[in-house]
Amino acid sequence: MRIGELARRAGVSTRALRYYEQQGLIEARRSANGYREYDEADVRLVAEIRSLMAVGFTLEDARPFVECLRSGKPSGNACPDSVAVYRRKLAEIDTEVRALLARRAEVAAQLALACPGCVFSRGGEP
Amino acid sequence: MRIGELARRAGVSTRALRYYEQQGLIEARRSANGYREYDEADVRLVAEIRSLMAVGFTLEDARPFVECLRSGKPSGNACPDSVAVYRRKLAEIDTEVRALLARRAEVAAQLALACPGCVFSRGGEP
DNA sequence: GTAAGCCTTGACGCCAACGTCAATGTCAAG
DNA sequence: CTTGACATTGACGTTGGCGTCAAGGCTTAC
Repeated sequence: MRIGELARRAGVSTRALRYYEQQGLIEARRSANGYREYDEADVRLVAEIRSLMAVGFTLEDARPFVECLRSGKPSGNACPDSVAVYRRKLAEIDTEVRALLARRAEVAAQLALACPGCVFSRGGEP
Repeated sequence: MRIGELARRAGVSTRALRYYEQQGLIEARRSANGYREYDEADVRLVAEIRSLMAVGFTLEDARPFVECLRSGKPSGNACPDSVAVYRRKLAEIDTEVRALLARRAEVAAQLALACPGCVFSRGGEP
């Protein structure tokens, strides 16, 4: 299939696909006229990328999963590098959550100072 | 005082101060040679901006606080617009935390699939 | 032949908050 | 006079993941 069909089937833009190729995540053989040609495996590759991005992974984070799939494994999860990324991401998320909760507490404290009663009420001024 | 001293006292770069001015957050009178001249009130303004940014506020978020201070209030918190920003920010943070926790759960689930036992162990492979 | 719909590469735009040069001006000390 | 530390404006670079033209080539249908 050509890039337009892959884009439709994977739910991404053609621009995104060319970008993934430029980043070395996917590659395409070329037909005689220079058009990119993809197969079913590429649909799965792109699906993997998108599902990882949906949970906050960057393209770099997705790279080991893609390489895992391309190495013939049935799942992008089935390689040590992928597992390592999962673990690192979990740690990153935990760090972010902690930072966010700390900020939340500070903001709530400031709001309580600025507007006593605001924090537990729904309305505007006390 | 001139921009270098304000920068040192507020713990920011001169570039940041010029940027804040460009964004309309702070202003400076000019001495005869064109240099920016600041006073003590500006130190407090910049401190307010930095403390807000430290908890994840954007410069736009900080604007009402700065205007509040410039209107003569002793605290940037003491204006309705500031309180509104606090409340909006709290809601934003809550949304972010929920999203992060949802992602965390998905990543943990994938990790559990890819590497049973990994989630509760500290080591690498099971 | 020509319109429609696909494809190609290249390159600028976007967002935030500055960092970092560049080229130049100002001012006090030696 | 010169050095050095300050200041000025202007403008490009950074980060990620594309969006959005631009200018053109290929293919099929009419």
